[in-house]
Amino acid sequence: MAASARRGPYICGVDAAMDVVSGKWKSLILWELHNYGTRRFAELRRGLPGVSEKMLVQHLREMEEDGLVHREVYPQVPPKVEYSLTEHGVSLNAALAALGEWGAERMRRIGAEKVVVGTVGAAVPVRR
Amino acid sequence: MAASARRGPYICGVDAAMDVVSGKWKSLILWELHNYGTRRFAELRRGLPGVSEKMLVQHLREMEEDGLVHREVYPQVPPKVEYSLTEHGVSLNAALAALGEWGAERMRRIGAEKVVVGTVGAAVPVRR
DNA sequence: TGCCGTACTCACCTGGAGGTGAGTACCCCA
DNA sequence: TGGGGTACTCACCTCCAGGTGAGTACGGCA
Repeated sequence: MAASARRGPYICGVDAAMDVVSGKWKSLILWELHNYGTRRFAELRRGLPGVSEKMLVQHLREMEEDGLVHREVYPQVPPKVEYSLTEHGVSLNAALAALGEWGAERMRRIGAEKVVVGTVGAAVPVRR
Repeated sequence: MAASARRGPYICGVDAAMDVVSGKWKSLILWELHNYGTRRFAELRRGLPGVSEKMLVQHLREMEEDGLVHREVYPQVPPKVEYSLTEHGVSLNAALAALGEWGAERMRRIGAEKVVVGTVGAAVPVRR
């Protein structure tokens, strides 16, 4: 798994940061947690249309290992687990903001369509 | 190839930017071109220890398509091709700077070793 | 009585990112 | 005379990120 191959020797800071963010859904998880503060597993799954449960678990575990997210388990039935950003997760998000700006401008340049999900916009019509 | 699957619908700006930077060597190519201004193909290959020629060509082509790098061919023998950053490449690099800072601090936190290459330091003593 | 929801784990499979090694056309230098 | 350097292309291969679908223990609800 990525967790074992990671923490390898990095070439520069960008390299080290990319290692932590690389993963199809990680930046989206970061956004989601940033926007809502705290989210339960099923809420994240619904907020990220297309993600498989396996990948969501895997990415969340890796991000927890990396100290980006905090995992709070409530010992009750049915199970309840809440995820939130740690201090490092918040600062990473801040560092990603500049990249997000650049990406948004690129989308404007190339005229890429933006898929509407329940992340920022609240309305969630699309589900596949 | 990535070039065909790209420009897909993006979920947010970070997503769009990551699409352009994702690729094992792209951020390093960006750094290399940023630090040296202009580099020939073989110089890049030597500056990025471990990169395969195929991947270097492929990534450079994709980055050219994305408007990040400029490719200047001198019609002479032996062939000479010079790569440099475009305006968009420069601004992307600036956006990556914050991420680089974060990554550098993460490396300090986890005590990751940093492989020394002639990339960041301006002074370029080491080359393998 | 049986289906839904919660938060997972496990086994299996596929596609594509990335690596390897050879080939090319030409010139320079020892 | 031939070996190395230039900037590639092409065919082939490996490996793993990520997807699919099933299973689990338990409670609530119709």
